[in-house]
Amino acid sequence: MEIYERLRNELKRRKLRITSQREAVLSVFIENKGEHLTADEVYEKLSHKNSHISKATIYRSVELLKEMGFLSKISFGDGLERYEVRDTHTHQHHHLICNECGKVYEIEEDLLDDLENLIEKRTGFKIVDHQLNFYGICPQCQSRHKEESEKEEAQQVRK
Amino acid sequence: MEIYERLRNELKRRKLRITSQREAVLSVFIENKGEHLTADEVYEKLSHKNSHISKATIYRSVELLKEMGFLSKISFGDGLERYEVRDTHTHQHHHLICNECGKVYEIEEDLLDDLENLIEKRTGFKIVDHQLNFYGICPQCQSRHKEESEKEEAQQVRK
DNA sequence: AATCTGAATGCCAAGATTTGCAACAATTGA
DNA sequence: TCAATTGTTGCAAATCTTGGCATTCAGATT
Repeated sequence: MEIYERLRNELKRRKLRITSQREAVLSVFIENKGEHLTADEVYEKLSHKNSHISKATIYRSVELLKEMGFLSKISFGDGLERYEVRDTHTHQHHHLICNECGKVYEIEEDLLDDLENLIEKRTGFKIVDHQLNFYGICPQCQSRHKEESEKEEAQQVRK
Repeated sequence: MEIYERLRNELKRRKLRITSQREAVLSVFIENKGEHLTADEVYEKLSHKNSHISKATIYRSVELLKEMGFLSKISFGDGLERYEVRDTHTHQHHHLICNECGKVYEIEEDLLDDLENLIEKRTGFKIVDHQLNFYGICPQCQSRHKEESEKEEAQQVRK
């Protein structure tokens, strides 16, 4: 089923309203698959399309789209909240964030189903979503570090 | 080793400075183990101890303490960023958040070591931390839902 | 098609968090 | 111990996000 149709159905199911704003916000994510967009970036992209929606509405729409399962919220620790489309047909994926340079990598494996089931059984929760971030140092930054400490050692010797 | 001593050592190692503010911020978390504190809560608790530290410094300190491994940052999706002490001797734990009532449960198991190792091998990242949140509906809210839909059905019949 | 109801939007203000910069203070080395 | 160096703090301004409220508009009803 087409995604906008799914949106309309889901809104009806929840007795919420189908508005041009909500469709416009979703369209930005559809047209920028794979990107992790902030509210402000959504606002900018909509402005370029001559579609003026207030920031408050964007914040409310992305949050709603998240609750309805169309988007995932991701915080990379850079002080900005980001969202991305959540493709229900593929696995959930995780994020791998470099503490040094801030680059974000995607990990396709999910592998959390067993853990999720275990937790549902034990706690009685009905789990509908999860978010997993790994933080570390990427290969590039690791080798940069290595170079720097080699330089430093060289200086120590010169002294 | 005592935690404040570890803090001082770690600061020295990074050629950063040992300041009363940094120790004070850490102390709040030590004295409130198990709580998920916001920057503002830290500020309030310090004020009660007649220790005035500017909000900006608190934000900077918790972020630094996180980078040094003393705290973990956790976002429960309520619009506030929270931190908690990270006990290096116990396992990392995860959070289980109810989408309805917002209550937060802790899950003691970590069980992510295998996944972490797999990802390190495949990507070359050196992983130092992770954060895993599960979102769902807690048992209480589930039964509340059930009651409500039963009531609704009863009304339908009356009609 | 006209009317009605309440949800959604936009605007503005408030709250949360980050950033720039001058003043201050912890280290280092003399 | 003192001066020099440079990281840190506090303040205020900037930015990001949320919330209140009047107005507008989607969808139901007639």
